[in-house]
Amino acid sequence: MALKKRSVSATDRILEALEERGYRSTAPRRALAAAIGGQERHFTAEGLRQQLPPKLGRATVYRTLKILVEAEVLCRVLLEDGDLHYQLSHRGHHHHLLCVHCGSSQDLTGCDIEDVLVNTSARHGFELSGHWLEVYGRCRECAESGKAAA
Amino acid sequence: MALKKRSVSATDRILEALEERGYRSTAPRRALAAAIGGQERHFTAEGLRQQLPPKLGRATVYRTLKILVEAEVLCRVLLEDGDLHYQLSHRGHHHHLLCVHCGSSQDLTGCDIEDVLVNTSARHGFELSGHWLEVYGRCRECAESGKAAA
DNA sequence: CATCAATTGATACTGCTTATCATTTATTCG
DNA sequence: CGAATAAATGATAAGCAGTATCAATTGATG
Repeated sequence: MALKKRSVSATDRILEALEERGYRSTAPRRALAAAIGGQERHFTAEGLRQQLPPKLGRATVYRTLKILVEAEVLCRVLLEDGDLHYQLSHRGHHHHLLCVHCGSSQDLTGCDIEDVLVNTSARHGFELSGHWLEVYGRCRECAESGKAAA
Repeated sequence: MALKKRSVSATDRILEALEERGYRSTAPRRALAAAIGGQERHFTAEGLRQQLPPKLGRATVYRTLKILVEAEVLCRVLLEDGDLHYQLSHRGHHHHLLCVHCGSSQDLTGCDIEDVLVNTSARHGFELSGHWLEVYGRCRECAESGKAAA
């Protein structure tokens, strides 16, 4: 099912990122890291919270997610309906191909979009500083198996 | 300051769009149309509401905005900080060059981004159905005048 | 002008996120 | 190993954008 293999577990990567930045190693954070590491898809803050002991406070979930986004371990994913999700990030700037059918996502790298943007912007006298792009559609599996389905 | 000239006032375009779609002409909607027509930049629902008589209910503002987005008279604009704004739309699919300095926005049309997206997606076996793109930076004026400024 | 459906707006509510702050916990140091 | 202390936590409340409800109002129509 297109699971990605990782030499270092995502959980460990998260814990390392926290340590690197001087955050303490606490039980809630370890639980969070393990839960996030176990996600196969993008997830919401509340969804994640439901997979954790109820004792673990809402605030802690949001605080930790924010830290991890800043640390570039997670990235935000904006769904078509406006829902904000999170997912493990591969370092550096990239975009997502989000399957609206199965919810999987692929990274969009090594594409020429950046170049096109720079050029087009320049034509408008625009000094580009950043951009946000999400692409919605169907992944190969869903496109093939779903010819009949909606 | 890069104001756009329009043969038909935006306010009228809005009212026409409503009429075309069978919506009644009501005082609140006329007030909304006038207020929106007077916006020089993208605006938020709440910001708009503050420019209108307090009597005009929150719900009416949101309802009308929703109608106008569906009618393609307005389009949604996602700011860098995640704030959702609205602005007068030119018909058809397009993207925005948003100036993070002065808040102006230019439409990005006639560019090759769609093609690049289709091609890149195809290379991933991805069947594209839609996308969302916002570009942030500085418009020509701000880039030139702001060499010194932050 | 009477009728009737569309519209409105006050209110309450939802969902997501952040602020507050007393309590708990991890680290540091003697 | 215990304090000391600063960070972190979590219960709670609050904030904010947007939506639902529904009685009262209003526009269109004849």
